[in-house]
Amino acid sequence: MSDLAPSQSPLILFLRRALDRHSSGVIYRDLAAALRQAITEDVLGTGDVLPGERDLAEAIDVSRTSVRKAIEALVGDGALIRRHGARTAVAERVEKPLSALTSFSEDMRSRGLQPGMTWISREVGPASPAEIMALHLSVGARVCRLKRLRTGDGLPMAIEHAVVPADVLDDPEVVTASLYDVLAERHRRPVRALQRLRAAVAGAEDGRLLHIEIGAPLLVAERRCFTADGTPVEFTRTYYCGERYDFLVELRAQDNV
Amino acid sequence: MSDLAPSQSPLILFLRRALDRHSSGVIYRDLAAALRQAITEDVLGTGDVLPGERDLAEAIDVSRTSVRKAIEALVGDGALIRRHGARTAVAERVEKPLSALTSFSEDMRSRGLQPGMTWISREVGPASPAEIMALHLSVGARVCRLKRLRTGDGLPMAIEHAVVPADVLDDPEVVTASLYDVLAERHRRPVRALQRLRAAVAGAEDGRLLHIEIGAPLLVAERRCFTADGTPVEFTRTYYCGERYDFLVELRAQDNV
DNA sequence: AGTCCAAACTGGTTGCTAACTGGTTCCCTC
DNA sequence: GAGGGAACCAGTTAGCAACCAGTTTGGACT
Repeated sequence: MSDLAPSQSPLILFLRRALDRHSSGVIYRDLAAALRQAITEDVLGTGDVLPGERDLAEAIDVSRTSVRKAIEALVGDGALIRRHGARTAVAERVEKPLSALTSFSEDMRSRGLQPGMTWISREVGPASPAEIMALHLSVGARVCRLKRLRTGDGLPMAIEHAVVPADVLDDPEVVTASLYDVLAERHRRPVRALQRLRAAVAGAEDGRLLHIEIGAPLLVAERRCFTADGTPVEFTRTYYCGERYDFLVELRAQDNV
Repeated sequence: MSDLAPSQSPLILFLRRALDRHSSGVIYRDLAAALRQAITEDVLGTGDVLPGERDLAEAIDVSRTSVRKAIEALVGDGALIRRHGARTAVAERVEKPLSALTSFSEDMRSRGLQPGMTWISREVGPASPAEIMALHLSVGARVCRLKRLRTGDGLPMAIEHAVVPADVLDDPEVVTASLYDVLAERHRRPVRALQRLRAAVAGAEDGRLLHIEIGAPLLVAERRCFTADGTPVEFTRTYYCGERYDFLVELRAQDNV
């Protein structure tokens, strides 16, 4: 245990600073926002315990009422967990990483196929207009391009063409297996992706690489991945062999109506 | 707390400047426009709280009546949210997640296209083995089949082949516009769907109906829809024209899976 | 060393007060 | 009809105090 006086604890200091910086005039809203920020910025880690409501109220100089309303908001969206009699704690986030949804290797494994990979090309160069658009780059920015042939149980399944801004990844040789691991190392782990699916027909090069005939159907996925702050970090076009691959999506109705 | 005098707050300064610049002579109309601009230019972020009507009125030197009329206009188109007793806040954008279950008509409208439809065939008959599997039917059960050509702005977009168990829908003539409306009337509204996407090439009939060449790429969606209790109510195969249609999916790192 | 119990926590709830906010009405001027 | 002003109603925020009901903890007892 640290022997800091309660008012000196990192959390208290963080909250006080956050409340001073932007106050909307509605205390419990601001406090809820500050707590949320403390969690996302790891001032409060998952499983950590909050000070008691009374102590917290006194430390940041608001009423217990306000502290409770703020905490209630966070409990409402599952960020905090309250237990009568025990202290309130930050919820354990069993967050399934985005890579589980977008990684080719994990996708293959979940289908019971052994993932494999062959490099087609790796290069750094100036961004094309389409890449500038997709990655929100400025004109003249450079990008890193990774082109791979993806296989499942040894059979060619897809051609993957990944583009990453050069300020995130300047050396394509760094990527040996997983692009996501490299991005995570550099603290650019994507948490959200927008994917556009369309159909196309195989051209000469596609046919040669995927061992299919020219004119065979292809499923094209264009995916843009974003970090938590909304910055695009990856733009990937994947050409799946339409005869060997399909794509599963679950849809849910909205609450209203 | 920030120590800005109320009249010095960024919002107030922004509004005063906007009102000075172009005043049409109709105060509440100008103020509404200024507020709208403040929101679009992020002077007011989503979730932010407005000053009270009285304070705002005093700060920009108009009457509370005018402030209220301006706010009412923004509340009307959903930009602001008012709660009796609590302050007025900028609406959180409830942007519809792309994983929402939508009908073809809604989908087209959200793309800014006018949905249209032509019947190809309507019939009731014994379920095929594939239909029995997909809809969890018993052997010998009957199904209702609806085959439609779907258009967007008059252009053929997709061939839709919907299959519904006959105990849900026994007369295909009942469906005039929306199949979902009919299902909702019968309390069989689907709330969840599993959709499989793959690529294919257009055959002779597809090409004729969609006005595309044979061999052109098609995006094939096989969708199974379920009601709240998990009963399958619809099995639909849709052949989208690959050149005119694409499919957007949003992926997110998910909590507590 | 282990058990047990009570004190000292914790969150949950209620009642009250005061100040503030949007909702409404009525009156007035231009 | 737009604009201003005032008064009043009803709901929310915020703070305070007291008390209830669980959990934790440590010390007394065996």
